[in-house]
Amino acid sequence: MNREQGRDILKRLNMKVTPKRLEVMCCLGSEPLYLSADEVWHRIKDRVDSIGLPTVYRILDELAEAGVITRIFLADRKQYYFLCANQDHHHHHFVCESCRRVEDLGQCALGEGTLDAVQRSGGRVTSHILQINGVCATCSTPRGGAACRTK
Amino acid sequence: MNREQGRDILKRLNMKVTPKRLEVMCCLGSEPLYLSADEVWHRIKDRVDSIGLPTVYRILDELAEAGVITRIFLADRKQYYFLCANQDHHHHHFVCESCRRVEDLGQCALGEGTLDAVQRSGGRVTSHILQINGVCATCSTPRGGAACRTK
DNA sequence: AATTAAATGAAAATTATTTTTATTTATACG
DNA sequence: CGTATAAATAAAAATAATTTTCATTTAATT
Ligand SMILES: [Mn+2]
Ligand SMILES: [Mn+2]
Ligand SMILES: [Zn+2]
Ligand SMILES: [Zn+2]
Repeated sequence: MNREQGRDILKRLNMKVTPKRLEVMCCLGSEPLYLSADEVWHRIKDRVDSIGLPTVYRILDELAEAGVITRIFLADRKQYYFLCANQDHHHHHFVCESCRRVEDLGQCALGEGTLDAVQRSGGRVTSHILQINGVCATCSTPRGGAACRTK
Repeated sequence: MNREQGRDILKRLNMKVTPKRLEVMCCLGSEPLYLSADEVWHRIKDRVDSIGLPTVYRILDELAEAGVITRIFLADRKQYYFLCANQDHHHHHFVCESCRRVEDLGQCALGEGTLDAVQRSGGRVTSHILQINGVCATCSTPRGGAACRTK
């Protein structure tokens, strides 16, 4: 994710193109890892000309609300965010509990008739959450050697 | 969910059968609604012989960890819990954004080859989250009249 | 360049959640 | 049944994530 792409996304959402927003997006989009608001803040607060933590919170929330970034759900009662490079089609993610890596699941992994079933019963579906947790190939391999941090 | 059922569940999990745990389980299991720790606390603190909020947090966490109760994910950065009457087979839920009602989705609504795909690529799957959000039939119906609170 | 709604900073406040430590209790066992 | 003991709980205090407020700045428009 570069500034151009970030700029395009913000334009599309009718949000002002600000250096802070671009910085947050580039930070999250630079690696396939999920981060907390605090972590994003630490990584960018010295660049730009400093940025406040509340601003990071606001930006992350806006972008998540707009669907540009994905909320990652863990049991630790903290919110994590991930900016997927693939903004084209709707899909979900595999999250490595060991190294924080997030990987695409090809298509939306929802079973065929699931949403239809709800709607047929009279309900209206507005969104859905789907997240596969586990340990990624690299972290699973005993002699991985690769760039998989042990957290 | 009555005390007998709660007792059986705790026994199965090798957890001590305490009045507080039974109270929390009966509270959550009395309605198909999700609640926060604080809400559970308010509903039961006068019964039993009072109960501390940290105890409610601990119990909810234990039961969620054990898979007896389900964490409900909302964007409001708070943890919600739901105790499903159907403890038999693995499945997921539809959550009404309007009245907090939680409904069963028949089977696990994950697409067929989803977990296989991850494993075939070398990763290991440990768990998955699947939640459908929307507005339930009752809340969707203009002249519902029924017992669907407007939140 | 002027205008203005939106974005941001800084400090303070809030609130959900956790930790600590002393006390109580469920359960196993003689 | 008493007793022993590990586990559970209370109460108070602490923590840490997140939000609010309000004054100031800035991106976009004219
Ligand atoms: Mn993706
Ligand atoms: Mn259920
Ligand atoms: Zn990994
Ligand atoms: Zn409803």
